[in-house]
Amino acid sequence: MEIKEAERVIIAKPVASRPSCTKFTSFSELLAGAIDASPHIVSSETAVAAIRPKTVRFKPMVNRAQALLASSQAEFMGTEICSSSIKVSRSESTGTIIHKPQAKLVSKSIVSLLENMGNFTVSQQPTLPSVEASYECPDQDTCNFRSQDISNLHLSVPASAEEDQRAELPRSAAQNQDEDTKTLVAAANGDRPSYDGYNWRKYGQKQVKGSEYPRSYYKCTHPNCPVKKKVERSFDGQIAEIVYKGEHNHAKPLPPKRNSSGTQGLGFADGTGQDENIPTWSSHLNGGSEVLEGGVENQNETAALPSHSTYHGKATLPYDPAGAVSVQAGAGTSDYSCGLSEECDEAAKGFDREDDPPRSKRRKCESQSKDATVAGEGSSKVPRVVVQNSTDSEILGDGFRWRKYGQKVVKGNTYPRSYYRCTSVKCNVRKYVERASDDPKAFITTYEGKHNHDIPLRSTNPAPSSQPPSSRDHPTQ
DNA sequence: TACATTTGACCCCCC
DNA sequence: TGGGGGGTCAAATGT
Repeated sequence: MEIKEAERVIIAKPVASRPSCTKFTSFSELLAGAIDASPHIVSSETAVAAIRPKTVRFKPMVNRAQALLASSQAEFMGTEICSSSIKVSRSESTGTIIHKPQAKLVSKSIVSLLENMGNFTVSQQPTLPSVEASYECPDQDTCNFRSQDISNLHLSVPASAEEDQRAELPRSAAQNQDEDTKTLVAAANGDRPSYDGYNWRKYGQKQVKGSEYPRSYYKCTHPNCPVKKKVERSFDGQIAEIVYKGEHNHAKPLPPKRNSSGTQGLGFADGTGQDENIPTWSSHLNGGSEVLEGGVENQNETAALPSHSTYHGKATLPYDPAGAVSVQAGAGTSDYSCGLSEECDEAAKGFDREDDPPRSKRRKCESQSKDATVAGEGSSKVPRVVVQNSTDSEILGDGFRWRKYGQKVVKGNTYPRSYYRCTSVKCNVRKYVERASDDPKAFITTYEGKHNHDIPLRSTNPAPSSQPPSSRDHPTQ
């Protein structure tokens, strides 16, 4: 296997090269302590990782689960992990690469996320930043999404959060492994349910102009279901976008029986958990009425998405670290703001814990968000969310500061679209927010460009007035 | 063998 | 009207 692996590496088509893991060292360093247990990789190996074939699959579910765990861990760990995971795989000689159960360190939250997501995939996306670890998830979107989220987490989550994670990792990992494993397995079974609860098949991938990363196209695997989604992510995690098209004409697939209890983190992965969760979200997000169609691809999205109608929902997850967070949190929560904010911190912590206390926390978030009336954001901190409901607001919760510079009624839309510009100097990022025609409660945020700066410190952030509506802010996402 | 992913090519829409 | 770009198809490939 090793040889094989090696060959692959060599032979594999050069996937987009990613920045070496080293790029993320800072994060890894943070986690280094935790990771130490895992083998360190040699630079060469790291390089290999970058080259690794895109598709990596695990046959044995268990391994997979473990792998996922490991990978998840890896993601969190950033570079180090990449290598470590790889290394491990090699050491194992089993071939399957990437994922060796090193997972000890994975936090529940992560696991949950994974579960929800169905999997991780990093492998395919060469571009993923920090997280590049090598995962593969059936549902790339999800995975990617997740990874992104995760990466975002890295980036955005406050140190405290990270610390918390670290602290918890060991414990949670151990505790959860079983559970995790089960869940993961469950998730793995069947089609690859994504965290949104539906099964998707990737039918295309394309490099989009202006984007470093490829856009992936997915179709709902349910027969006759017209729903499609496209996923875009940015390596640095700054911009991620998922656009849903169409409406599911079927119920969410029943998940393979999954746990109900603890793991549910997001639970989306399988019907069960998911259903529970989702509805909740949707309910609050959407007013409670329906299940989100978009599901959770990102919770954000989900939230935002009007589940019903053809929405062509577009959920954008722009660099929302928060989004990431929220997603991970599983609650759909928070926006990235969380990352910055205390709440976020909590959310972040929550990650780890969230899963544990998953729902409760989630619900909490949800409730908050609900209160806020916003959808989508889960976690936390809500005020922003509220703001988001109104497109007019200048402040929104994606953590960046935005200035509204225009509003226009776009053809075909009932509601006006508001245009925002990042207030940071030299930052050309813009975004526009509009209400979903079919669901005024849902907002669709579209980002344009990447931020060339970090998210303003929380202190800054929140001024409600300055925050932009983030995707999360909008229910749409 | 079945199924999923990858990826080049083609089609269509919009500027 | 042509070109560019996005979206989809489908063969090849991999698991």
